Amino acid sequence: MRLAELSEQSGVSIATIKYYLRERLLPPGRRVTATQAEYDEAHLRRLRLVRAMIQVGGMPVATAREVLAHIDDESLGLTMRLGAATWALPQPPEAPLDDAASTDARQEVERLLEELGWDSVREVGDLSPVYRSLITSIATLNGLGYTVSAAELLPYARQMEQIAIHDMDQLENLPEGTEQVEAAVAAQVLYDPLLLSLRRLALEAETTRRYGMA
Amino acid sequence: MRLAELSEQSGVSIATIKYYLRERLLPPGRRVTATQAEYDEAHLRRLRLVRAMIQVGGMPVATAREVLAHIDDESLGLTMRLGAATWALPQPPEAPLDDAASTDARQEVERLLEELGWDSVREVGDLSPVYRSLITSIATLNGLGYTVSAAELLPYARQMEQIAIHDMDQLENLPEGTEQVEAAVAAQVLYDPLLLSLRRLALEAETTRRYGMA
DNA sequence: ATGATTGGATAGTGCCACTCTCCATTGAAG
DNA sequence: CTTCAATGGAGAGTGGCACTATCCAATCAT
Repeated sequence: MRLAELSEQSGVSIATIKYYLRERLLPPGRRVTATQAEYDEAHLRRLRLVRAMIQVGGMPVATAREVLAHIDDESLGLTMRLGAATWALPQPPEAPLDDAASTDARQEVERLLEELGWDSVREVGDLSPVYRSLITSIATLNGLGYTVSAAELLPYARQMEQIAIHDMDQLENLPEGTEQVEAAVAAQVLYDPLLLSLRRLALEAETTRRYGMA
Repeated sequence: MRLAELSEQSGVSIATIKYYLRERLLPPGRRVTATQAEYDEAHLRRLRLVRAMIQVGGMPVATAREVLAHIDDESLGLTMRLGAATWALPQPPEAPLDDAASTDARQEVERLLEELGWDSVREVGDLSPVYRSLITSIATLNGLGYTVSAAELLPYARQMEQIAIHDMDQLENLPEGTEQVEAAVAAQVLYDPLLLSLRRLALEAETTRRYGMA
């Protein structure tokens, strides 16, 4: 497959594909001559994932690159690659974590995790980025005058737990290989906006159920 | 309260506040003299909401302005104001909705809503933006080669339904007034990132629960 | 042989959330 | 009363980012 065909099949412009190659979001094609390269199905699949991460997931290019690097890290087992890829996901800027607001927020999260029995997450030496970004979000909200307590988060966390269990069940049904990791990352990233849309839709349905139509 | 004090209290720079005033995200202060204006608690509260929508919710300024316009629309009842504000929320670009991919996506969503019994959402003449953006997301994913079926979405939707019920219960405990609408919008917008963080964290916990630590 | 196409490099574009600079007015200190 | 820093307002400028347009030499198809 040549660049032009890759572009057609994916619906991504040639210029953009070149940009992704430059940014190492897409591995270079197999060089055939000095001026031509050959691409295959894996490139197409990867390109779709990249588009999805950036366009649907709203992820910055740098983050997408990190996630992909973990997916491709042959030195890790599949489970770890998935974990590492998820590990690299969060987009919020890493905050200091040592000011007063963050300390409060962290205590609140600790309380929440204890309540939930998610002890494994706390026992890791380095705080996972997800953990950190949760703390940052809460600290930010607190700073803006919106207090967020463990008690308020608990019901949300319980629902997310159900979803995580469902996700893992789904994941175990996939064939092994890089494809599995890609699919898992895709599911994590791409379902986020769907989840939020569903939340809004559910709220709409519930509102009219309680108060009737406009 | 002068501009400088508003800036200090909120932690938002004077230049940025001026920008928000210009963009009509913040109502002008009460003019005291030709060159000075007075701001109050409502301004501070509004400013915090704006910051939260933009910074935490990642919302574009134009969208934030629309949402605020609905919050302030005195001609609507509280429930409607909340609905209208939520109505204006989605950020994904409105897609055509009439191509083949969208038709498929729409059918899938119809199927899902029927299954869930969220009939009210479908019965509205104009499709709600949330509904539209859900269809668009699914169509995009389909176009990228990730098929999303009603069956796959169902478990997620059920969890979101629980969250929506919880949200409505919380909402009914708030005192009435513009504050209530603001708080409701804040909850909708600001809890989104928290929800996603919690999802990731839950997945991490579930992964180590099943496969042990790294 | 020759014109079109390819991959690669570089510079430019458009958007957007700010941020800087300037200005006339005005409140406060001496 | 005088002087000087501060205020609110308006327009232009900045920086980041995801592309995109332009070139160019090599090479493929005819």
